[in-house]
Amino acid sequence: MTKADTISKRNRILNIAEELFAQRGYDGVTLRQIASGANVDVALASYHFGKKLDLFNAVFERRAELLNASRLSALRLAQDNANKKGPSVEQVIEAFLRPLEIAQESGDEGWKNYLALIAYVNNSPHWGALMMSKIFDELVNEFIAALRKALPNAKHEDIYWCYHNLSGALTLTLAQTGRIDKLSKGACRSSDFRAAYDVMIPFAAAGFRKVCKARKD
Amino acid sequence: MTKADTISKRNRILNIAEELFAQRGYDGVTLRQIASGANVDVALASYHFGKKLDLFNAVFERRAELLNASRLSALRLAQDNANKKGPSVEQVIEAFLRPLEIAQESGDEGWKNYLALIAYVNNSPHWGALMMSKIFDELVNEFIAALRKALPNAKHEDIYWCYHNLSGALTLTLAQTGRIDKLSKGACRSSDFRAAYDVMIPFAAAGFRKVCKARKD
DNA sequence: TTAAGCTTTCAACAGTTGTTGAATAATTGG
DNA sequence: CCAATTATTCAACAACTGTTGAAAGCTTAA
Repeated sequence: MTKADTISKRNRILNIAEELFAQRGYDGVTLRQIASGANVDVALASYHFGKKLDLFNAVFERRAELLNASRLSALRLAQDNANKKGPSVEQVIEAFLRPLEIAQESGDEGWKNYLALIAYVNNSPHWGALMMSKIFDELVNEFIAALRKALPNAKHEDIYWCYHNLSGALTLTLAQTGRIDKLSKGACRSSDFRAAYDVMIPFAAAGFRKVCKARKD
Repeated sequence: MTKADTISKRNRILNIAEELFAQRGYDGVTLRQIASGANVDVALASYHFGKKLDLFNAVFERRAELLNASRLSALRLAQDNANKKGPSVEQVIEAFLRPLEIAQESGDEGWKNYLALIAYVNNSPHWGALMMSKIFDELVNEFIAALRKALPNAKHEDIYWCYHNLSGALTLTLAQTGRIDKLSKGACRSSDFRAAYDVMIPFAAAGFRKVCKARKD
């Protein structure tokens, strides 16, 4: 009996759907490919999840609660350890990013696929923004509030534009396209989230400080 | 005779394919939707471009040369106006981004779609990196060389990680997902490239400086 | 054991997909 | 003008799509 046999067919469908959707996007995957990858009949996906889009939503929401809780508790920890001025920009960004790294280092390949799926959704026009909002807005607003507290002189919209830049850098990292590997001729590896965040945290923090202090008009 | 009639059917196919591929991705668009949008028979796309993937490549390559030339000349201009130390980080990033803004302000809606298509390709795992390399590597290496000259103390891989962050911020901007609009409750608009770059340039420049000076190990 | 309720497979559906070969129309060069 | 090339449409193909109803298998509890 292989390991796959011990996992319920329902979860096998979720796992392979997660992987395929992350690699090829919603329209690039057929239910038959998912069923075949899960070693299961085509109809079983419909039985468990309904329409194809419902399956996609189930995949996207499966790990959301755990991930959000992990990032929120990292933020709370930083806030508890800070003085009344609240955590610094670096500390807030650290709490925003590091949990994603731990998720990868758990050794669960599924997490890696899930993060790539987030990148796919976040970069998708129109419907992507809706789906992202539903799952992540509450958490993101917490972080933005913490950033605003750390940067009291910031113009209202500058906080959002800076967050947008951070979100973009993060999204491209999560997508794991391998482009930076090739460009740097192997000096950087897309799969090395820790190395990415080691640079992204000071990079983004310096950006926030520069933009949100220099421009007070 | 409407305006559409004055444009060759071949170009109408390219235009509508550009728009649809940018909005829904490669697999999210059918040749019949393209043909219908161009008011043309399905077979005509195959006649002019061959397979569906060939059409996609034709779309992706159509504006590449012009765009690359525009960005390269912006870099050359900055280099000509600089002293022998070369242009500053801000000036290099400015040359990297501003041509994309001009492309939008030309009023040609097609450019906007094309930039969103670049975002789609750049964020796509595996095949995206190959396609990006083929079209943009030569130009990107020019910019990275200029950045390295502006940051002589930088560790080799830090330049690439910083560029990765900039590329991610840019990619999410080009994707025009509308997410930042919603998150900021209208304070920021995805369609306003100038506002995005006004923040992105000092943001990224500060990030480059911080990362590529502080860490010399 | 039996009956009930899940789970899984089987078989088939109507519609859509990319692609092609032949037929027709439009354009061009002599 | 005609002939030849190019552009465009028409019709059809085999393969594949998501979805469903019915049948069969399995688990569980009385």
